[in-house]
Amino acid sequence: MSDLLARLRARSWRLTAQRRVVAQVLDGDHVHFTADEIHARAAALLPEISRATVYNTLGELVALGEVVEVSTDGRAKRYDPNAHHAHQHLVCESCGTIRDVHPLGDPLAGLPAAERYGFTVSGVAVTYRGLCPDCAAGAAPPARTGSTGTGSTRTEA
Amino acid sequence: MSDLLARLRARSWRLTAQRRVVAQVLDGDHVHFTADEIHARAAALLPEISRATVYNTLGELVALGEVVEVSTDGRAKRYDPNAHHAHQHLVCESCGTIRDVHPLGDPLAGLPAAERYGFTVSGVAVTYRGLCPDCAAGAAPPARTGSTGTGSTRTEA
DNA sequence: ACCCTACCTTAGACACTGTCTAAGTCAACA
DNA sequence: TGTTGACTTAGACAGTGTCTAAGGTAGGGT
Ligand SMILES: [Mn+2]
Ligand SMILES: [Mn+2]
Ligand SMILES: [Zn+2]
Ligand SMILES: [Zn+2]
Repeated sequence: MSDLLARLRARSWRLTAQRRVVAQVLDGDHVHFTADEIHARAAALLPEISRATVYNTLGELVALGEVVEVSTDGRAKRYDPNAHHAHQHLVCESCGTIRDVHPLGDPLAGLPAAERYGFTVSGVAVTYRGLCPDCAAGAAPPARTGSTGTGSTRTEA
Repeated sequence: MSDLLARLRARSWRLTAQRRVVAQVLDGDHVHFTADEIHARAAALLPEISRATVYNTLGELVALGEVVEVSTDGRAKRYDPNAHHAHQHLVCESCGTIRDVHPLGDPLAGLPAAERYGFTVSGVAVTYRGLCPDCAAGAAPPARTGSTGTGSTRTEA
């Protein structure tokens, strides 16, 4: 991920302070932030960044294949910088925690030709649902933050 | 599905005209309407039914297990009366058409214990994406109606 | 170093989806 | 038929995402 800016430069992206902080917030592979969470974190680094720019930048990163959109519920989409390693998601129904998981085999293989109805099938999203250990233990559901703890929590010097 | 009202009566539901028309709109197993589509169709039968009542009724049907919510994209949820036969969905990326599909085997089986991180996994949703035959043939993407054509299109006498 | 200008950013309005509330209505039962 | 608690309603409200018009700026050209 740290060479994201290099890849973007190679695609002749105009490098602005706003795009830099959005990329910085998305640094780390195991985060699944909403657009507003990204906006809040970006604004901590660059106070006047606007919501529209965050949405614009995220949309461009998705179009470039650097970030994938994840819709686990009917709520806000989450933006996943772990786009270069196909994976699926395991979601806690209680607190919303999201974990990256890697099912065995090709998830597309389970759909026989007779069940494709002439579609050209190009992808599949698998969302496992359940209770995380904390919630199963009766812990009060912590705020649904979207982080999964493995993201690079860069402590300012 | 036609005995839905009977099942609801058995659960001591108060049987109102509004609930009847919502159930009537959901009659047929292969529809995936949004709440607003259901509201529009219900209003054709009972003009003054309110949006709030449609949402209330759908929420109750979901809680009773008679209808399942389907979130295929970041847009409006779809309400699926085919709740008594587990299935997954195949979505056209261009026109939004949704088909019920039945993958081989248990979709939960693909997630090994080592990939469950202590979660109690209780369910899984699989959404296959691709292009339907019409869109692949270059047809102008028809309006994203949510119907899949197999629903009982009851022609009024 | 300075200009240009096409591209980027901004604030805020707007659209869509869903929830909530207070007041009125009515299905079911006695 | 009368009573009553459950149901329905209109509209306000909240969360999420898109769009526009006006202003700003990165980066190439000079
Ligand atoms: Mn992920
Ligand atoms: Mn279905
Ligand atoms: Zn949890
Ligand atoms: Zn299509």
